[in-house]
This record gives sequence, structure tokens and C-alpha cells, in this order.
Amino acid sequence: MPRPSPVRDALRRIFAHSEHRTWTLDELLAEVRRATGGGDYSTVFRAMAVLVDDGTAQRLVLGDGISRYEAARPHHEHVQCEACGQLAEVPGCLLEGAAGRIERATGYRLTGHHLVFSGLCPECAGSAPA
Amino acid sequence: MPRPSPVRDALRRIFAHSEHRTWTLDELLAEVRRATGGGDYSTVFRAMAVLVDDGTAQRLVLGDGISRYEAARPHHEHVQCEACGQLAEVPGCLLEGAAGRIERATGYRLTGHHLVFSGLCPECAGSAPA
DNA sequence: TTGAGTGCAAAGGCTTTGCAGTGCT
DNA sequence: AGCACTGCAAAGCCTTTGCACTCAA
Repeated sequence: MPRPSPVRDALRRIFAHSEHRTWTLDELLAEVRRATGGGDYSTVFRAMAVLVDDGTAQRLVLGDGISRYEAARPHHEHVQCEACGQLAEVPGCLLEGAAGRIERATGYRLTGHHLVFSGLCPECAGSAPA
Repeated sequence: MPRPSPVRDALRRIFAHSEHRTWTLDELLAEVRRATGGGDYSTVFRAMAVLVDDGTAQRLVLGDGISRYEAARPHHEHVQCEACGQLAEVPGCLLEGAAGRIERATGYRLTGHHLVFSGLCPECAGSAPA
């Protein structure tokens, strides 16, 4: 029988209460420590592997070399500000009809995609209007 | 005045002759060495920064932690095999109409996107039919 | 007693940078 | 001489793994 897992539990709580936010491992660690007083980077890392595996959270790869996690939710895409790195959410899927066409064109059997828009968030667009 | 740059020249030739192929730094280094007898990882790395900057090549971030480069060409997307990592190309842009909608929904000013489909290439789909 | 959950520390893997040597210009 | 291009080596960064400790079952 498993022992109680304060770190994993804290993480589950975090994701249960943050529907529209993504977290880096550092941020998660900070939050876990704030909540439980304990926690370690590697523990959070391993716990996140479990949460991703059991469908509680999902991992995002945005291309800046940092892994992010968010609560598993209906499919959506992301926009990231080129200037400050801030993330916003794009509801819905823009690629619904594309799968069949791509499978025909490439011969691949598609299982998913990851899409990140880049641009300038309202604040950064305001301070550096090109 | 700049000196001759055998490494950079070799890279330019590589990209001039490989329209539909992506290269990792390791692959580029191997190819440069084959072609010139010289070359170093850091030199290739720095040369690629130049080529990306002057529009000869572009960098791809697929999410597996390895940077890839391809000749700069008209916009297109990519599919990567989950099993073997092989890449194929998806011609055209699937997101032409989406920009305006996203800008309205998020307030971001969009400048681009990167999209990678994942799936199984024909070979891998054949050997592991689910 | 057993092993799941943790922490600490170190290993990994790729990218990026520092620095000095070398050869055009 | 001056500077761009190279190579070697090391630093960085984040992710991942090894190992030993502890604590509930």
C-alpha cells in the first residue's frame, strides 16, 4: 500500500485550482513549498510524471527549453509573448479538419499536435509598437 | 573585411541542396567535415546563427530537446513520428484564417506560430498496428 | 519488514560562451 | 597590424537518475 504523498497531493490541489494557468517546475516547487513546507525539485519532477501519466496534468513544450505543465482540460492552443514570455490561451482546436488531409498527404497516422503561436502580448505590444 | 569561411560556405551549400530535409547540429557537423575535412560543433553552431539571421535557414524546435535547421522556404508544417523521430513535411499553412480570430480573442499581436504534428510514420505504423 | 515517497547530489544531454591561435586582407 | 573564422574546452541550464533515508502499512 502506498504511503501518503504530501508533494503529490499538493500538486493535485494546485492543478485542481488552476484551470487557466501553466506552471514550470520551479514555480510548482515554490508553490509546493509554500503549501507544505517541504518538497524538492526531483520529487516534484517525479510526481509530475505520475500526474501526467494518470491524466491529471499535461506537459507543454513551448520551444524555449522549459517544460510547463497545466491541468488536463479540453483541447486548446497557446500564444506566447515573444518579449516577456507570458502565455495566453487559445480556446478550441483550429485543426479539426486537417488530420485526414495530412494523413493522406504524408502517410503518417496522426495522434496529436502541438501548436504555439508567438506574438506580443498587449502590454509588450504597447511598449514596443512596431 | 571578412575572411573566407569554409564552414559557413559548406553550410550554405548544404542548405542550397537540401530543400526538404532538416538537420541537427550533429548532422551538419558530420556533413561539413565530410565536405571540408574541418569543422567544429561550436563553429557550426555559430555559423548557423548567422545563416538563420540572414534568412538562409530557419531553426525548428520540435519539442524533443534537439534543435533542427532547414533551408528557409515557403511556410509549411511538420509531422514527427513518435516512435522513430522521423520527420515529414506538411505543405501549406493550415492556420491562415486563424490569426485575426486569435488576436481578437487574446489581445496578442501575432507574429508567427510553430506547429508540429505527431503520429506514426508509415513504417512504424506498420510494425506496431494499434 | 517492506517499499513508496523524499531529498540530496550528481550525472546527462544539448546549447552557448570564453579564449587564444591562425591566416586573410 | 587588424580582425574574422576556428577549435578546444568549459560553463550553463534544465532534465533525469542514483542512492540512501524515513515512515506508514
